[in-house]
Amino acid sequence: MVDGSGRGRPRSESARAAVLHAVDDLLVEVGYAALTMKGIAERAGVGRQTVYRWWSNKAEVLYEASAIDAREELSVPRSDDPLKDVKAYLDALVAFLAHSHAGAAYRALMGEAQHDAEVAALLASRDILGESAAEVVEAVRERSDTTLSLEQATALLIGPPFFHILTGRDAGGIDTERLTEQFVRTLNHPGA
Amino acid sequence: MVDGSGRGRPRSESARAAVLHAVDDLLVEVGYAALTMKGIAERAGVGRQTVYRWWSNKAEVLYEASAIDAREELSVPRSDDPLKDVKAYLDALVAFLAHSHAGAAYRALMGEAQHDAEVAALLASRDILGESAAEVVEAVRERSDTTLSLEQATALLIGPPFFHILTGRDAGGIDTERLTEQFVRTLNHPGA
Amino acid sequence: MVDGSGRGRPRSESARAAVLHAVDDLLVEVGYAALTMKGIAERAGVGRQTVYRWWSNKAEVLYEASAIDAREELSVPRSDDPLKDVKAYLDALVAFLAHSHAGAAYRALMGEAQHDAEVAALLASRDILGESAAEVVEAVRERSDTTLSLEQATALLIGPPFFHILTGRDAGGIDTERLTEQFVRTLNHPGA
Amino acid sequence: MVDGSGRGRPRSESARAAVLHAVDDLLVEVGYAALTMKGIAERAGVGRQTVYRWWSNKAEVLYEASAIDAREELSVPRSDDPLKDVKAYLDALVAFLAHSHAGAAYRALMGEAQHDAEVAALLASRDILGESAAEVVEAVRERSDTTLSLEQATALLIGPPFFHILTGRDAGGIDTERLTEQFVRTLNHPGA
DNA sequence: GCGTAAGCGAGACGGTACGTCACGTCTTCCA
DNA sequence: TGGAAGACGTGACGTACCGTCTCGCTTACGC
Repeated sequence: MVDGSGRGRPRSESARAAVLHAVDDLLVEVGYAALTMKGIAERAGVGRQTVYRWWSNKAEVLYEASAIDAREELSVPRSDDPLKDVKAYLDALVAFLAHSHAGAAYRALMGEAQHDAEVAALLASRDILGESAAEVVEAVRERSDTTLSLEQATALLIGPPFFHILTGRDAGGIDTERLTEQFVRTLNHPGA
Repeated sequence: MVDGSGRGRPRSESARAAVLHAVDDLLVEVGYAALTMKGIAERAGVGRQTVYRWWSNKAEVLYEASAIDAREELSVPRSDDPLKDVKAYLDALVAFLAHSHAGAAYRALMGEAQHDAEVAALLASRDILGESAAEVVEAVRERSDTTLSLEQATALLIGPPFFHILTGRDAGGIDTERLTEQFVRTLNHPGA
Repeated sequence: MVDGSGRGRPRSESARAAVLHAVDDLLVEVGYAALTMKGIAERAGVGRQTVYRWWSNKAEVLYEASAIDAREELSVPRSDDPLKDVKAYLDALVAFLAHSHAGAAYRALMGEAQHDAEVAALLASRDILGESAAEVVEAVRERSDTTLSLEQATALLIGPPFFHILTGRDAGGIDTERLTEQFVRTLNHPGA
Repeated sequence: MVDGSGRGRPRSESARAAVLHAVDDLLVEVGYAALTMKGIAERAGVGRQTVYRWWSNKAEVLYEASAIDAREELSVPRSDDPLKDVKAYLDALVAFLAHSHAGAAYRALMGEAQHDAEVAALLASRDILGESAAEVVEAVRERSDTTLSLEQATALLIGPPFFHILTGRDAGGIDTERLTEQFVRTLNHPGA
């Protein structure tokens, strides 16, 4: 029993699913800016109060709706070639940020976080990009004798394509092969 | 004569200034999310229509209000030592993004651009970060034999701190000295 | 159940009453021209949307607010002397049109109806003046052998004071005694 | 010289005519409610200030634009048969109030006067209906020995059709022949 | 014939009401 | 007793018109 008492009508799992489904659809159909709690509730065939009961704003709904997708899209199978894994991760990252629905949601939330402390806290609670990169970055770090922290190395890897895409440049201009080489070389350089 | 005809009452420069001043103040006081066209007009002591006449949304007002500041804060004097210049630029960039008012405005607009095509177009019309970095990046590029484009090199330089700050990490964790070395070394590496 | 389903929060009767009360007060205080939906809502301590939800413009609110008063002020007790009743009705009519609040509202609506089809339709849906006169006119008509329709007879009775007051003449100049005699005589004249 | 000094550019007669013409057209095209000073000025190809310089509101423009037409439409040639003249006048009155453009303007102004003291004063300055009826009413009055004042007799004549039309009833239902007879008979009745 | 003064069209100004929308809360009935 | 329905008060949205105020320009008088 999730609930402390077990008394009263239990939370409707179908209502929860309907809301998450609705927000997914609406994000694609009308975009983030036109997403409204009212619209989500109506699309889900759910009372407005029900949405507010479980999520306090559209960012939370959107986060829950896309976080799982995001982690999935950004997880790449490990091989025994770290360089190949880094390349694969960068490809997944570019695809996620530039082309996926979950990525659009992430970018929207990241943007909102720039001027909304609650959203910032929400995103900070789960460093989706950092976590997803951790494994591959760690693999490269281990084999090098770099003194860079995991966080610094991660920024080095993700930063360039992240900047490229978030500033509206064409994702086609990103050469993940080259970025991989540069990343690995930087970490392996003596004294780095 | 700026106007084509010179007919009619000329635009009030004082009203324009009052609006830009008001938006600057309000951004600091209430934050981006709570900025409203109504609030800007009232704070500026200006009619609402007057604001709408010259700017179509709060993003445009904010952009005009902060673009000049931004260019100023990000322009660093050139010396004869490119490495020193890169470091100075990175310091200015971190200060701008993490601590300046104009930078907060820029981050807000950049965020908004993730889910608002008009704001995206507005920002794309003036690549503030790219432009500001162009000189120092070009100086390093010229002395190397890299085949990286200006855009790619720029992403390499700006990306890591940009990612660091926009994902809410502490700006204190950025080692601009080290980033400078890594950037220059990457460009100078044979075959890069 | 008035509503089809009975679902959802029921209409707030107190909000309705507050609006009707507010419009009554405001009409007296600021006059018809300065009546605004915004003002009504604020005075009633009610959301603007709530006013629009139940009435589509100020004419409708005003109509509902004054129609009941109007019918009351214009209803005169019947006696067994039709002539006396006609005189009493004319006195009530003059008092209503020239001096009562409800009458001021009626004149305002009647005026608005001259250039607003919706208001015209609203007034046409309930011929307040015609209805109020019907009983006394009918009583006189029955006792005569006139071929005048009820409508024609009504215009004959109401027309002169109506014209007098609406064209801004002093209501004191209306001799209801004489108008009564003339009305009754006209209906009773052979061949009329 | 109308002007005190005669100095400065004289009033443009063409601008005046253009405004009066424009307000006539617009009344027909968009109706009274949608008439605006802005619209009038634009339609006349005239500066907004020019309209305000000579008329203080739309009622004044409309009044000047339609008063002459009104007097013309309501003036009927005198014959040596007063009864025939009264009938002709009533026909002209019904045509004016129910079907003419100038009449529509008059009804609009009369309506506005019910809740706008300035418009009321404007209309009171020229009792268009009363003046137009004076001649025929006086002719009948002279031949009778009635003690009714001109004003009372006028209300008796104009009232019924006025009420009929202003309360939105079909003008076709007005029997001017019969109204004429009733009017004349009432004035001629001994003791009236 | 030149200066002064007022009217001209244009159009921006500070205001304010419009009618709509979404917010987040509330009050009802139904399952 | 949770959930749907939907009304509630609040307040921003973007538009329209208000009446006023510059503008540069066009007359027309009077010195």
